[in-house]
Amino acid sequence: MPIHDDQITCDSCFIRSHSLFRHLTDEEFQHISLNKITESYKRGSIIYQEGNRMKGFFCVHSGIIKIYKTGFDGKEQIIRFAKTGDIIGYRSVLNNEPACTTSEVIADCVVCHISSNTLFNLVKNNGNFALELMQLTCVELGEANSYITDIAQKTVRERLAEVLLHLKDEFKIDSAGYLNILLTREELANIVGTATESVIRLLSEFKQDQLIAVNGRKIKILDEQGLHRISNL
Amino acid sequence: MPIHDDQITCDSCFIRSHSLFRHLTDEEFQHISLNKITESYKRGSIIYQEGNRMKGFFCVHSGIIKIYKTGFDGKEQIIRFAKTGDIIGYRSVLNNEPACTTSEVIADCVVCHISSNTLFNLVKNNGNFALELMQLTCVELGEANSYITDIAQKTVRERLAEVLLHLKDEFKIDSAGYLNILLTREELANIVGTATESVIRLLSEFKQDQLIAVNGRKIKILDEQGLHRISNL
DNA sequence: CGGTACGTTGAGTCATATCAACCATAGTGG
DNA sequence: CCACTATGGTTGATATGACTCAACGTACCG
Repeated sequence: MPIHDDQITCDSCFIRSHSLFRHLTDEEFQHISLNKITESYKRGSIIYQEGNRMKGFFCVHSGIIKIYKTGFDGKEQIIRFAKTGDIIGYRSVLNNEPACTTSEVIADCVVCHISSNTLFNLVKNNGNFALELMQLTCVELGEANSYITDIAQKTVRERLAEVLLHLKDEFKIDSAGYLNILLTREELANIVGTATESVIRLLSEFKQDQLIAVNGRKIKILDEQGLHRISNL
Repeated sequence: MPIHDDQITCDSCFIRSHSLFRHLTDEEFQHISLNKITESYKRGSIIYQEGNRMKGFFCVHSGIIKIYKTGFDGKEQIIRFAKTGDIIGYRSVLNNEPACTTSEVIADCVVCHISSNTLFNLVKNNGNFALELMQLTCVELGEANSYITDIAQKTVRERLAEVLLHLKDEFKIDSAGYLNILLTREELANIVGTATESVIRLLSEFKQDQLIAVNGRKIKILDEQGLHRISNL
């Protein structure tokens, strides 16, 4: 399924200087550089699936990935997205558990696979790396907790407004003002935790109220303040 | 507010041999032993509050603590509980952020306060401790993700059944078969993410269907299978 | 004894899910 | 090139789960 693509070298990868990886020693860096496997995936590909045994984690070089859990009746709940510089799958590796989420590509991507052993060694031997990774996890945990509160207490309308603002924060907008992420109505529903039809109706309302503009899957936020007010952030 | 109570020594504390702390070297252990501060709190006390700057984290020696976030309209959403052996507040310490949850005692407790510096040093210098703490965080994150999916997709009825089963798992039952945790109807509602009245009505239904028995705040699970079926786990 | 917090029940309302039909688009294979 | 099918989007009608509001009971506490 993945297309191997070894042109990407760690030396030139700008992610090196960002995030976790900036704490690596030269040796550690060389080790990753030599042992990582670069893969390309097309939209729709599954990188790993609920229940899979993970042999390592992935660092996203480019593209967008949705990470979701499958609920009781098969409905997917999108937990988060991963984009350039993010890492995915590390949770299951660290806990020696089968993956409890599925990662599916929504914008063609290139990822690097780094083995479990490498991860364990880094955590154990590089305190700064461990701290940084822990902080990352803690941020995710904080966000998850906030989202629990939101889903439990806010209306679908409020949550949709909030999600749109989040998407803008996370993916920014292009020159025409559209969000740099394309989602089906169903995917939007699976973030918000509602039915597709509800998303459609609410988007129409937002459009009528001049809060957003919609062009197919492209969404432009016209009135950020207004959405803020609706979302009760 | 807290009552200082220095009779509790780390040497005799059985938590030492469990969880994270089993990885400490003698030195590290001595350092904690000498610098920790033991405090007692009564039911209703707040250990720390949303927005507080944390000077360290807490290890729960005994008692039960509810950890919640306050939603837009002031309604609390209970995120998790902490009991003997659990640690709380470490997330905010590691991220150098103000606390984003409140910790309130629901069964009188004794906790030990351990300073931020101690925590940072342990993470940086003791790889096994770091790994163990990270695993703990990852478990919490996995649970949070599951709960997001549940709240987003399940009915209140399903969630209440699930919560009752979780409480049994986490706190076990006493000799008479009652859950070892007492919660008000409102608190139950704040876990499930619903209104107090809804919890009351559903508990009555469960009682009528012989799934549970209720005696004031004491709840006994009569038909675990039945609740399982309802919860769609 | 009044006060406060908690529990319970009933009635009415509303947001949202569900069901159903229909349209648009694009890709597929004969 | 044309059915053919699949996928996604939209709209309307209807059903209902759950919230809200309101009243009242109960118990404990100083």
